Amino acid sequence: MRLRQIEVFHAVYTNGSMTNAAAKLNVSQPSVSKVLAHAEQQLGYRLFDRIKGKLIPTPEAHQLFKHVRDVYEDVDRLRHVAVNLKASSAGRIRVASTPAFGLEILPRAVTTFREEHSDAIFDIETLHLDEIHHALQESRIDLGLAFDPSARPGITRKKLASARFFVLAHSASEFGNKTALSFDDLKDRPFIGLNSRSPLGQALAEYLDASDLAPNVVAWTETYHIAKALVASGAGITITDEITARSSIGGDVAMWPLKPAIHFDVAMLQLSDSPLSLTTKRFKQHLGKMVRDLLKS
Amino acid sequence: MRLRQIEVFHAVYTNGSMTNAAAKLNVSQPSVSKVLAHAEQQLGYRLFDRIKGKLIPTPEAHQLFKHVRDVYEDVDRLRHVAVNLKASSAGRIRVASTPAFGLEILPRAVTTFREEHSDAIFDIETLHLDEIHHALQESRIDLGLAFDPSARPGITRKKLASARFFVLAHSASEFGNKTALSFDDLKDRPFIGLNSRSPLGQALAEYLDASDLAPNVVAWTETYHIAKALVASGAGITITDEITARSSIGGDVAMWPLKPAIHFDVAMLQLSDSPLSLTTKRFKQHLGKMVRDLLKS
DNA sequence: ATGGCCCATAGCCCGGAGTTATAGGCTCCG
DNA sequence: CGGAGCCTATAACTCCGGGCTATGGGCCAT
Repeated sequence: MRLRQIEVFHAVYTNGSMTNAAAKLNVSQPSVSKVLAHAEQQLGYRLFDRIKGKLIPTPEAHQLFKHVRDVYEDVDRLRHVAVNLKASSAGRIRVASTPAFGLEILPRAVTTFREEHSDAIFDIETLHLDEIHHALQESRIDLGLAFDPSARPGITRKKLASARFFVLAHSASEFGNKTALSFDDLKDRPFIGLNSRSPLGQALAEYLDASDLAPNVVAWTETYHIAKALVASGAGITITDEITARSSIGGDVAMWPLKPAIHFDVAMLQLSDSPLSLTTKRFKQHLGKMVRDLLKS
Repeated sequence: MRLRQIEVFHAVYTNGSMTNAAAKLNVSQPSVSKVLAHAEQQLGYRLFDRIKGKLIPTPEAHQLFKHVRDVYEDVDRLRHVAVNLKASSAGRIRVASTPAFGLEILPRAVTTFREEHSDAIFDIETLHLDEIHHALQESRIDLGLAFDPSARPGITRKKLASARFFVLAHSASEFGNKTALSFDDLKDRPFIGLNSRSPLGQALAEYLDASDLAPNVVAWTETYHIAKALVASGAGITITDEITARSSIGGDVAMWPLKPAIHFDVAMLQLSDSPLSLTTKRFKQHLGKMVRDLLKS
């Protein structure tokens, strides 16, 4: 079976007809007909019964399809990797981070880095954690920056710093002159929740569940900066990470460290066994230093 | 990337040179050279640096290879499946069993079945358990028969009967007039061990380990009939499954049930979601009945 | 220097897969 | 019943990837 035959079989099987498959593949219908017929002839058995003008997959086709699906997925990934590797060798630095970092730290790091290395070219995106992992595995990016609690196979994770949660509120006087806040202080106040798709939201949710605390959630969001903006506009209070809390974006808010301190890691991510270019390595160090400095102060 | 390009890249990468790769692929060296050059040209970057006449994979090649290996394995399996499906539709009944069943029960089942269905054509082999699973997944066989303790994904397992271990010895008088034997009775006797690659050998080894019993093993084997033959020729005693014990093959031996009874399953295996032909279904029932009858008596 | 490897190029051929044009089967419906 | 609107198959043609042989040119090592 040639790869093209596998592709065509896959398209016909999933689309139910040669005409539709041909449309999906952007080729003519007779081409699909011929490739499929040729595949059947080489295999020595029919893949579809032509009954009353309709295509009914044979038992063999069903069996074959399971394996074809696997091949197809792999080939799909391979093709992505193949084109992404091209950009990588073009001397670009491709980096992604979650929105928390992407709106301030990362742009600042890129700017200051380019003052020293004016020839560096960047590709920057903000992605959610899962997507960062995915992009790394497809070699679509070289570096990732995120709150990442858990390593994954094939991805090397370098812990940059340990951060903790902060409480954000609209006005500095809301909690008197306390220097730190506990969950008890927050009870019954309108609360902006972090939904649990993000690792931080999940960490917080786990803690709240374990402690039997149920905050009075008035809005959910996945993006920390949105939570912060809601706080700034007076919608309520929230708990968020240190990076977002200290950011100058999203408006002015007051912040207190949360007690007890729940710690989480800020980590730089890259593909294991994948050599970084010299410039990318330098940027990695530069970015790492900036994040550490920010969290140290 | 065309499939051929993937194959060629894989061959060159693993064999280290185009000449060797060409030999492995049974094509000429210029053909490999051209396909590879063409692939590089389409990708837009080199896969190998030609340094002093040698091929050095580029970093891109290393990255790509990880994914190519996956594709290659899947395609390899797919091709096996594709040819095996052809034989399946030819109206054959393809069945494999472990040697314990293959030397007696299975042949007898085939013979008696063919007395009723003289048009049935069989493919029979004896394989070890792992190979039976593998053959099922490649659709190389339709049915498997084995001592199989654990289900696997994609394979449906139907328990036919529960069997237990028997002690075999050369002469009926060796253990006086006992009707069952315990491990204590066997201590210090020359023992033919089942190595732990087979599920039965493993079950036995686990039990012995847990009980801190160390039999005096004089020979190891994976095939139960060989153990039996060794017993018949006076080499020692052994513990084996009920099926082998009762078989008429391997010479005359005396047998006692083992106390405490350790049970294990006799199971029929087939691919999940794979319809059996009518005749194969009938044979499956026929074989199942024979196994159950044998173990009932 | 010379033979032994290895790779690249040139020139040739074949077959798989693309195209358009066209024919023919099944179903639904006015 | 005949035609509209689906679908697939066949024909005739083109294109190009990948196979072949022959050959040349590096880079060792003897």
